[in-house]
Amino acid sequence: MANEEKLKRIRHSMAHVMAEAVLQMFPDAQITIGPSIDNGFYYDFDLPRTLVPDDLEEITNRMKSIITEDKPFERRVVSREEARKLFEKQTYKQELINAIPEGDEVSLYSQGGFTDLCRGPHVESTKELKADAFKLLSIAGAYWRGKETNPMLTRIYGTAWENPKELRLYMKHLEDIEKRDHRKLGKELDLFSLHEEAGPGLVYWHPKGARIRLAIEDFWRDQHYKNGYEMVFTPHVGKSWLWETSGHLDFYKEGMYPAMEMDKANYYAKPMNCPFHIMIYNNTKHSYRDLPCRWAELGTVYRYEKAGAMHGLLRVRGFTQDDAHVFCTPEQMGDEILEVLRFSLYMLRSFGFQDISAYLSTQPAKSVGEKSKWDTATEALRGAIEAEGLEYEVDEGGGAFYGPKIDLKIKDALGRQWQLSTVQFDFNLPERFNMTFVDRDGIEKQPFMIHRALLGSLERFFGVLLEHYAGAFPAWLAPEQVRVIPVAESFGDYAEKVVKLFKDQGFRVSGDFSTDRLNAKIRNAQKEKIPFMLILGEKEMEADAVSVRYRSGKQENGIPIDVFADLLKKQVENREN
RNA sequence: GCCCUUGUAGCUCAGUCGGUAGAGCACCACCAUGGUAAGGUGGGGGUCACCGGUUCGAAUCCGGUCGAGGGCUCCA
Repeated sequence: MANEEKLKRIRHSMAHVMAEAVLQMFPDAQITIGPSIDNGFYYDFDLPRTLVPDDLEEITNRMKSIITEDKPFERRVVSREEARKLFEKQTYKQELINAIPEGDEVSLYSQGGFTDLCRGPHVESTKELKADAFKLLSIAGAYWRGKETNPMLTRIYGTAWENPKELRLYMKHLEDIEKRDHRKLGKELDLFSLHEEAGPGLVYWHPKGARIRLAIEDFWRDQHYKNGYEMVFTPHVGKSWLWETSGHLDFYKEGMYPAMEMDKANYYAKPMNCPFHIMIYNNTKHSYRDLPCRWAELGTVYRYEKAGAMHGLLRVRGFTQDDAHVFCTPEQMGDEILEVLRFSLYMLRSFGFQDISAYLSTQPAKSVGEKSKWDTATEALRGAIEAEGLEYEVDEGGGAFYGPKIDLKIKDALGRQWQLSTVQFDFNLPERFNMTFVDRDGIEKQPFMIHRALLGSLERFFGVLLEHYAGAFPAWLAPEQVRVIPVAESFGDYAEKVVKLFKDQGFRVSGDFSTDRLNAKIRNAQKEKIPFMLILGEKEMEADAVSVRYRSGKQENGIPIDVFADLLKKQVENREN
């Protein structure tokens, strides 16, 4: 923890040094804020001209010379008036000074010729900063205070560490992230593509990507039936009546694809599945005896994402949610939540994610639904998290206007967090669609509605998985599980026989009967990250055996065919990672 | 939507001072081919994202549009 604090000081101080360097270059620059962030720092400036990447080099050099000057960081408390006077020409600083709550101290930090309005803390002196343990990374635009209507500032991002070794490790980590980029791997492994000319943000799943997706879907459906869900299918478009009733046209229109007109009516591509599931629910009158209804659908939805927001598979305009809605009585609600949470955890763990944490978001200021409902629902969510022994944080007031929620976040192989599952109450739609069930006492009551996605969306989940496994999917997911490689043409028949044998047992297998040399065949299979290569020649043919080369490069020779088939079968069935 | 960067063959990229395009891989053909990460030879393939301007001449310079990448913002 002490170390964390020290790094924070280093980074924050580094931001000040950078501001000094930038002011040396642009004496008229307006300075704004420059905090420490994960792994580094940034500073936002209003500059007379935009920066180009070459400028980073000059800023870096100036920073290095400031650091080597060994200037102390000095803290000074001043009155508001003094501060205003000192930052006379700094309009953003004026705004910041005015925003400091009455009664709080106004403090300044100076190093050498540079003084900044700052809460601190900082390192003692620039000599604690290492000239060879920081690096400026990028230039980006950022709105003043993050508001779109405010002026665009120039932000410089940097990373800073205690020593050059840590910097090197971090730069290596950035390289790893780049290597695992799902967009890159998707291209290399021929899994999916996006086509600007056919519509940005819309995903094309290639045969190999589709195989992986289907393996995920098959498992998903299987588990849902085992856990008491039913599958439904609903349309992709709905008339404006549906979206008016749901409220989407009032509150979510900017997020929807525009209307298609037909027969004097407006149809909209669905941004969510919920109204459709409600249509099914409302098709008949429900007794409390029918509840809970647990209805799941891999429902493809379309949402308008701003052009700059799209990112590979992680942020798209058309995607398939692994959606489900649970409609239940108030008495059932607690158990249902617990079951949904357990199910989510089971699913995530099945994909090799062990490090899972929860976020509970509670009632915001503006919301619909009775307070008592919010309270019982929120407590049910909290109870479920605690029953499962999950680490969790509470985001007070962070829930949607229509209900509290739990989000689950996982850590991937590189330690990055991704939000996947979400379990959300909805007090809005049951009201708007006038949903009811007849209770024991013969009175019509409103059911609880729980909305949940376990994987989030298949596209996004697939992107996360791809980066998590770096493209080397475990056997149960791999698009091709086994590649059969005869060492020469004369063993083609035996190889064909082995391929057929595995294919008949339901494995995803192919044979390499090309005229490539053995070396090339192995290289190709290796690059495709196929978990098992079966190498066949005379020795194997005579013994009715295979030699198995694993993805790791290890090899075991002369394994009887059925022994290997059993091993493969077990790995797939157990979904071994 | 905004700021910065960027767009050359299916992929990865080179192309200097403006003189109408190149490599490797992939693909196709032929030859070779018995053991663990690329066998050899040859061939096809590009309106240099698009539109306009400057120029005798533009992949190259200028303006615009679209897309992509890095951020910001948004994500009831």
